[in-house]
Amino acid sequence: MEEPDTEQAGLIDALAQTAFILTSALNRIAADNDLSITQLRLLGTLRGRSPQMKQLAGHLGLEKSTLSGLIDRAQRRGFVQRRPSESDKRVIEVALTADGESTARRIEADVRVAVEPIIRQLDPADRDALRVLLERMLGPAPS
Amino acid sequence: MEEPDTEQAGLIDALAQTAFILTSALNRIAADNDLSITQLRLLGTLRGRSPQMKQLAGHLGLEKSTLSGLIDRAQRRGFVQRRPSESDKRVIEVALTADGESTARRIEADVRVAVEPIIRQLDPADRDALRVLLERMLGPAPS
DNA sequence: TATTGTTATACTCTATAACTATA
DNA sequence: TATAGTTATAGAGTATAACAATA
Repeated sequence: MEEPDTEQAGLIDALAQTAFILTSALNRIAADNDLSITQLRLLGTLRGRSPQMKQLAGHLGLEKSTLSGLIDRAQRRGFVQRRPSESDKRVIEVALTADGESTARRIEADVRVAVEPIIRQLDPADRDALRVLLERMLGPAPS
Repeated sequence: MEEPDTEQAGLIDALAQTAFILTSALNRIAADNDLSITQLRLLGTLRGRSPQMKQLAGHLGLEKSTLSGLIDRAQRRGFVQRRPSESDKRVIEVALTADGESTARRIEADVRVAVEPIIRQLDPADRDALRVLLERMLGPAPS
């Protein structure tokens, strides 16, 4: 009972594998829908919101110039639209188009379909226990 | 006790947040070391191995042409070296340099430092329980 | 002057297709 | 012919710096 590092290595590995599998699933879903991971994040972020360019860049952790290009490409593909703000003429608001909205909905369903068979490996009690442990670990976590 | 979807949503969220936090940590570590995520994966993959270009491309899930460019840049930065195989003159073997090796070691330490404070949010018994649940979930998982 | 967004530029990562050298 | 690797080309994603319009 004196091998904390060895024990932790097992947990770190399990967490890493979990992250890897979920990220792989996201990558596959993006590819299946002919989107990049970044465009996928963009669509998810815009659901129910119409942020300004600057807010959106901050939310996605990107430079404003990077976001300009991203929105250019998303707009060219018909997923989003730019709307000039009326109160401040410098500001542009970004919103999903109907097409972008339905694509975002489809992505969300795909994610659910991908994740469900994984969590079904656990019975309901275990699923609940896992949720509680993860929430406890993430909860008061370091910033 | 008849809301399976709502319950699952909580678990899916917790898993997604876990993956997000771990991926963010990796991104930050890569950036702090002035590396891309791909170069970071490359260094990790090469520890203790000297694969052929084709094997390495397969391992990383990349096209051989993509790998050529990746290795060009890593070589230019002194992290890896190309070694022609003697048994088959078409083949190139890739290996870490001493510099690449020490960088890979530093990265590994950085990852441990980043993850430890997160899992320290749980007491030892909870950590073990979490490991068991994750392994159960991942274990006989779908291909 | 300060802020919002775009443009210019440059680099990494990625793939497809064509090519070279070896088997 | 088949295989290993490179090169040519194209596009997405990213950042920094300079710029235009508005506040």
